[in-house]
Amino acid sequence: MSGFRPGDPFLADCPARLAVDLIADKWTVVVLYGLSEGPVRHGELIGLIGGISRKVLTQTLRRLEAHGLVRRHARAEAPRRVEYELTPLGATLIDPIHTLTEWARANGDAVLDALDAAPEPVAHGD
Amino acid sequence: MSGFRPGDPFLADCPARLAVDLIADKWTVVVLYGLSEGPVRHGELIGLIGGISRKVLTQTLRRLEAHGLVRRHARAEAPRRVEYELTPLGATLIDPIHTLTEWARANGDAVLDALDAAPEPVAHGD
DNA sequence: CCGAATCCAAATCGATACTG
DNA sequence: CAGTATCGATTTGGATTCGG
Repeated sequence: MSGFRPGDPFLADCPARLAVDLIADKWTVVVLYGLSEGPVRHGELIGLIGGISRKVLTQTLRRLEAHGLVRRHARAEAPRRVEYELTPLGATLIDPIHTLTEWARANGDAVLDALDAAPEPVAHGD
Repeated sequence: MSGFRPGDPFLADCPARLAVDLIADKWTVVVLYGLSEGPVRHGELIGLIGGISRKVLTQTLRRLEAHGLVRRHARAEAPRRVEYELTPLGATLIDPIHTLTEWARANGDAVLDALDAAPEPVAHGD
């Protein structure tokens, strides 16, 4: 997408859309981040992330699994153990995510300041 | 977030969450991309993006405006003209987004292949 | 410990029609 | 041309409960 022209909707065939559809929800990026340093168990992710329910975590992991970004590994032990880890493909997504979080760390305050400066439901009904 | 320890939920204070909350919806990234090459009018964005309704585009732009990423410029002319452009802060988000879309371009096929290889509603109910 | 099922609340999106 | 209002369909997330 190194350049588009007006009149060309860069809709379905644009790679951006694929990436967005993959990560544009409340938890996907955080889950991937949680897996970025090695295999983690389901329950550990729950505690690590904080605020996510088991159901939603499972849903998120299932989707990532179906997309080939995460691998599930169930160990047959006494207390059931299920670990999740990034696939090689999934690991390649860590860099872009890292770039994004770096941006947030550098510019987060500026965004919050802007939010603070314009709390009114900005109406341009002029 | 150069390293977290289990037991530390990296929840609210993690910069990743701010970035995700900003862009984790269906249109924000695409809209920012549409503005990445200069000021664009409301109607142009509609045609450029394709598939977005005026209402949702307006909502998206309002939120970006409130967050200080987009500036609105209403010209007083015969046919009404309203242009939107990235603020300097908003422009800094283009790089991370570009990194993400580059990933999609490079790995999109692999993701689609994985999706294709596992179309069953992968149930691990053992 | 892990995850599926059910039920429910809330946010999101889209189509349409109306205003200046 | 730009924006708002309203309504309804769909999606999403959360709480709880049940089962292996």
